Amino acid sequence: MNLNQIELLRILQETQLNLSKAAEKMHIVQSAVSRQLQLFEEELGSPLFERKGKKLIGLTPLGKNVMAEIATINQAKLNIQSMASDYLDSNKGILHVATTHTQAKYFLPTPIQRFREKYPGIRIYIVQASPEQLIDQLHSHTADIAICTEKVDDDNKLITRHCYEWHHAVIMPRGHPLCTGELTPERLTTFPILTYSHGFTGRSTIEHAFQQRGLQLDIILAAADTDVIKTYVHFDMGVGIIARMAYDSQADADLGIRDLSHIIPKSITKIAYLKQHYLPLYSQHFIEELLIAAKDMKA
Amino acid sequence: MNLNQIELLRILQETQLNLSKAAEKMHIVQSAVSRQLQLFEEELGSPLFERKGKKLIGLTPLGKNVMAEIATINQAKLNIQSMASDYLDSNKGILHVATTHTQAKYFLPTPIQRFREKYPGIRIYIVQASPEQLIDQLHSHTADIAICTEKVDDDNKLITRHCYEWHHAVIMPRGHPLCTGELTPERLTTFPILTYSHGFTGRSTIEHAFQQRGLQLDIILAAADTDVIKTYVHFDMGVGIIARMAYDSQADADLGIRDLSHIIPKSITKIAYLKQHYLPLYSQHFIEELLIAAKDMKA
DNA sequence: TAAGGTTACGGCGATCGTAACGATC
DNA sequence: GATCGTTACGATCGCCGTAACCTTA
Repeated sequence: MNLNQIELLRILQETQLNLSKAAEKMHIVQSAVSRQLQLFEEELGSPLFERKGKKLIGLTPLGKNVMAEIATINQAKLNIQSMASDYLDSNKGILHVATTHTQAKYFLPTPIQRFREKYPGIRIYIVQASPEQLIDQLHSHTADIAICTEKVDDDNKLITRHCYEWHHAVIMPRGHPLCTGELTPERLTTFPILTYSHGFTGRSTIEHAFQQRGLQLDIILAAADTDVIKTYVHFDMGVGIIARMAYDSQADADLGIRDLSHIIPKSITKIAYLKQHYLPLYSQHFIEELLIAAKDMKA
Repeated sequence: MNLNQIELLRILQETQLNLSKAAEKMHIVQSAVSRQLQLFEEELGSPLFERKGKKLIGLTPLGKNVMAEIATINQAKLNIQSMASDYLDSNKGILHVATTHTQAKYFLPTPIQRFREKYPGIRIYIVQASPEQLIDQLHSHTADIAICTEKVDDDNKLITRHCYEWHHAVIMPRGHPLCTGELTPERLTTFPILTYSHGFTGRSTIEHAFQQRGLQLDIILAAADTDVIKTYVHFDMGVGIIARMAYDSQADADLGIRDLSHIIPKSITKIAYLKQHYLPLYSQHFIEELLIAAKDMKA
């Protein structure tokens, strides 16, 4: 058993058990990986893969168990390398942040700018995705840190940290009936609603708030980001329920906004990362920066 | 980085950072390990060890962090090997059980005998030690499974399973005043007491029971095992507080026994093993056997 | 017949062993 | 001077690459 074989198994999973592609990824010829796999299975004494002819078509029960350990080893290997890099120069590195549109546009700009000033040597990649995808990306090491509001509490392989709290608000064209008068849950149900897609930016909290009252919103458009919602509110297709911080009093001057904190409970945006994943110092500082920005927002 | 280097670091810890001894354990010459360590540190870019001259005298901060990952990798490697062995022949293997005197003598014989009948190919090693040592042995992989009553709940790297409950009892020579009359905590404090050492066989439970009542036992002898206690009870040095199941009505016919369940709360004997440690099938069956024996005892 | 996998063999490099050389107690 | 670690160099063994072959969609 050696680390190259471990790496091979890991890559085989990434390549849908295709030896040729795995060889390519490892920058060696296909025959080499074929042999290494044979040697490894021979050493263990049992096959790790189900085969159809010569093709690998799945994992044996043993293979599945082994793969879990492989993942552990790989993580530990990466951690060692990260730790060592930290000691060499904690001002160089790459930070992969996965987040949703709302966070990327309305929360991250400030802390990221401040972080970049302090750590000019760190390259930051921001990947925008849905909350489910964010979590997948953490697991597949495509992202180091995820920032979002939904889902992350369910996964016990993640560490989540409370970042900031916020409320939803309703936006409507200037002069819209909802601009004035009492703002009740019941009244909201009488308008066509434009809001976030399932799994985005507190959508579940919105649903829950109305369900509990036995009410149902007439959601005629569900979008992954606020800009789309605003666009259709402009067209007077209905009223938009969005995150309060996504309203820009200057850019959105032609839209009215009213707070919904008395109707929809607060949402909590969290920072998440893999429990087993060693975060380089600069990543830890990045998180600090996020928390500072969250505090500032509150004040 | 490769697994031999990982293994080397692991063994260096076992040998108090002695390269020569590490080389011996790895069955290679000393110069080889010296070079491998250099290569590894070179690859990481920073030293892992504090040196005094050429001798290794301790770990650098980086080294400490790395060692934790090394342990993870090593565990995963062992797990893979265990899993593979299971598929080859789950009737061959070695089982290291660490336990205290009381369990080894009064609880384990039956389940072990039954286990041996079912799995004649498994060699069982029983190591007797103090509860603290048991836990150390789990961590150092000297033992696979520990069976004891104390301490194991504090360590969150362990999985503990409830095995059986039991009570303490008091033993005294036939004709001793305590053989008759009411058995109260207060009365017990009037006799010299012989019982277990700190950390053994529910000693903490005994202490606690009397402390809570504002009483203090006059413990004139503390032993790690029941036999020593019995011996001195024979000499009429005092009364013995022992685990109920350690009294053998035949062998101990010249000793009286009275139950203390109304005075000292029940103790719980547990089975413990490392959370990260894959237990071979036969080990899992061994645990089953223990649980069956525990149930039988109850009935 | 193209794509995926295996087998055979030669070459190269990583790692070992021998051995001679510090350094520290 | 005994123990522990480093350095130099030749030898070996493991792993890769080439290339021919096998199998299945």
